[in-house]
Amino acid sequence: MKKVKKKLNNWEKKIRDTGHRLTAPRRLILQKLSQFEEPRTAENIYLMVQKEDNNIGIATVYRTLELLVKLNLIGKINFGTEKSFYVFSDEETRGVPNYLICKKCGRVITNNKCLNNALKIRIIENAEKNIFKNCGIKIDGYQIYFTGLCDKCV
Amino acid sequence: MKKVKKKLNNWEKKIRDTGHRLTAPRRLILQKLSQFEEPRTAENIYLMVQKEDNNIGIATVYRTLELLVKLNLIGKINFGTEKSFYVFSDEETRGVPNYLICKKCGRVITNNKCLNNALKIRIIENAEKNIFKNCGIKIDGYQIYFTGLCDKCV
DNA sequence: CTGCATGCAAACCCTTTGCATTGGG
DNA sequence: CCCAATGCAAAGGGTTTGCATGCAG
Repeated sequence: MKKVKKKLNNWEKKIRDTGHRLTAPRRLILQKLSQFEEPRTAENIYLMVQKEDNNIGIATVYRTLELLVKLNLIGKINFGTEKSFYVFSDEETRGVPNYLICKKCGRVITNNKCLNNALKIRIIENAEKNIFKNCGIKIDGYQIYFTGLCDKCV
Repeated sequence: MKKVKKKLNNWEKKIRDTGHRLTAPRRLILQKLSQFEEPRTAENIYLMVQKEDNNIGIATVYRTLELLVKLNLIGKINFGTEKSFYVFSDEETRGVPNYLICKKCGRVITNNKCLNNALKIRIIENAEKNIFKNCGIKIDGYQIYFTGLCDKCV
């Protein structure tokens, strides 16, 4: 995919431009993250990069993910009491991803067609307007997720 | 407040009706929870009940909160990587609470006027329709929260 | 060369669990 | 009376941190 490669180049540029070093573990983690649209846990990523270079420690994975979140290159999400999930940051879905968490099996399903775009825009506009009016607060994004039963657990 | 007292009675009834015992720690935790509209952490609750009866252990707090969530008497929410929050279950806000999490200080602000009711209804309807159409999944609720800077951190 | 990034292991923090004891119905 | 609920302390699981070493720029 040309698109993914271009994004990887942008990522690498951003890392350098913000004064961080482009190391082998960081490259590998970026590459793995770019392969998935669904959110992944730190452990998912760790196991994947381990296969390619079994010298990489889980601490590096956490530190890299934290850095990428800070640079807004990936998103971090929490559902329920479980571990955190990290997701490829794509312009289309960034800031307004739609997830469904199955209450029974804990599976996280990404489905960006759950809400139509007009509604997504109205949500943020409505919230912005009202938050400003009511409490003088500056919002910069939101998360929405649905709970229920997935097709395997219904 | 008469309303709160009535709610407490309903809670106590529900606990008994579902075959659970109405113990002193449970009464105390229920009472404390009823005093706040904003979400509280397990530790918040623990410190409050400790003041009244320093014999109560934190394990009991967690076990009681878990029970109350299971009985749908309170809601459990997770923002970012932080600890879980528990909130008084009020008909008006239940299922569609609006929160803002300050990215700088981590404060959680409850503001149920962020989204107007018509929009809240459209969100769930839109999601239900599309989720059914696209993946045959049964949803029963959703969580939405906004991120940004609170008035003290702007 | 310089000091940021890494790997390892230990520490941390929130939450859960095992077990003997207590007290609600 | 009996068994659910408690308190205590220890274990658990994900994440973070301290420190000596390694490597990008």
